[in-house]
Amino acid sequence: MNKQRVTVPSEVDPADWQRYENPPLQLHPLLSAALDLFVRLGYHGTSVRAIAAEAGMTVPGLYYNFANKQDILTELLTLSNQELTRRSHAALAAAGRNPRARFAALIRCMVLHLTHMQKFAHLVREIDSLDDTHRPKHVELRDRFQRLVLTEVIAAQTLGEFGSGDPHETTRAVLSLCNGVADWFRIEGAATPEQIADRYVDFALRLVLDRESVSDRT
Amino acid sequence: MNKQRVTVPSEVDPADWQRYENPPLQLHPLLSAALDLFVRLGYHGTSVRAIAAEAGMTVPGLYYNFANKQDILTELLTLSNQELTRRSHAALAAAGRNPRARFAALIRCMVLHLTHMQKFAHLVREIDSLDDTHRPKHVELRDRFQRLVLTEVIAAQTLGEFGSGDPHETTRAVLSLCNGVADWFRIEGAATPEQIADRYVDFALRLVLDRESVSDRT
DNA sequence: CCTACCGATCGGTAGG
DNA sequence: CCTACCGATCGGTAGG
Repeated sequence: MNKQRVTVPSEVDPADWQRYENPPLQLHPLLSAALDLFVRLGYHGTSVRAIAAEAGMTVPGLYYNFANKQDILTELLTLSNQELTRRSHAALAAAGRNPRARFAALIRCMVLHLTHMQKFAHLVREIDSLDDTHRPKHVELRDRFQRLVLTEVIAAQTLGEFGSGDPHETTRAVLSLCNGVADWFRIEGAATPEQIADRYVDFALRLVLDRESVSDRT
Repeated sequence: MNKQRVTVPSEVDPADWQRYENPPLQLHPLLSAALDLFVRLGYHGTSVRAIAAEAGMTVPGLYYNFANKQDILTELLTLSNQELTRRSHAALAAAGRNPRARFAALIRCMVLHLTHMQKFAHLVREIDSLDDTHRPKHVELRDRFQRLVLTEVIAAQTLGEFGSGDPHETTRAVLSLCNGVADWFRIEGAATPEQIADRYVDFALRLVLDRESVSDRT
């Protein structure tokens, strides 16, 4: 029953959930070309001919590797979500039981993902471009990560660590705040992904923690 | 009978910057159809034939009213930005000189716009779909509102009302937080735009106000 | 001649 | 993997 293969590339040291290679993932030339073009021109704005040309292939060559255009997008979305999910669970495991540490680990995970894998993050918006047979799966994958954050917010609230606002509402606010990073982040900018992650853990905690009502202090 | 109403469509009472009609704007049937389709299918996913059909017109009829497909999108983007800009200036004028009141008025303006004119808010993402001759103008219009918020954050900081973090960074965070509302808001939901605006003014103030560092309170 | 369109079709491109 | 194509549809325009 035991597998003889010890070094499988998909098995990464759980402690490495914060470390990203450059590029973050090894992609088929067609996937790499499609990722660039989808982000720049959108899914519907990108032709299969452009993808094939960018990858130095012909259109039939593209269809030899992928069943259709939708499958190229779903493959990229799946890879991105698998990577975020794997790292998130490693981060939670490393964070232990402290609710605030667990929440901070998830936010850190999310922001590192959004910066190091920025193009994949932009791709999430194209989920709406999928047809009815592919969309539900990837909506579910996206929601699954959001529920991971929601679960930690509720757990921290239950232990009296966070404020008492609607956990769904605060979780939505935290996720919007962080997702925005993908819109302005530039890898060549002054701030490193790690510095931005630290800053956004602080921002996120401001949203979830209890405190004196700001409105009263006018 | 207690007050005489002067109903000029273009001139709105500056005090009415918080009140939205339903629908919020009178649109040409073609613009209304295009707005629905662009939001649902994206700019490149929508054909001029679909727009014309949705408006009960023919394609040449569409081209009689608009030079091309890009002009339809730019017209919608312009209308949305004009509306937000007009209300923002009215809101700032009504807020007076108090820095926190001015900031809160802008956030309130923004969230009311994102909820009452949600479809227009989604359209902003399609700016990237414009060609090189149309895109710069609408990137500039979007940036102009963001600079309006930035200016108020800096002013409040200068007066010692807000925390001392990088104002560009906190402004980006505030804008991301609020823009996220357009992603999940449902007009048929329990919370009204006004209640959500109140909540997000509080959220936004948490991001900009000074306070004891959260990280220390572990 | 104008306007507000129409039926039909233009040159190219979509996914396959 | 290429060359050679398809049914249909793309954004946009012809004459009447």
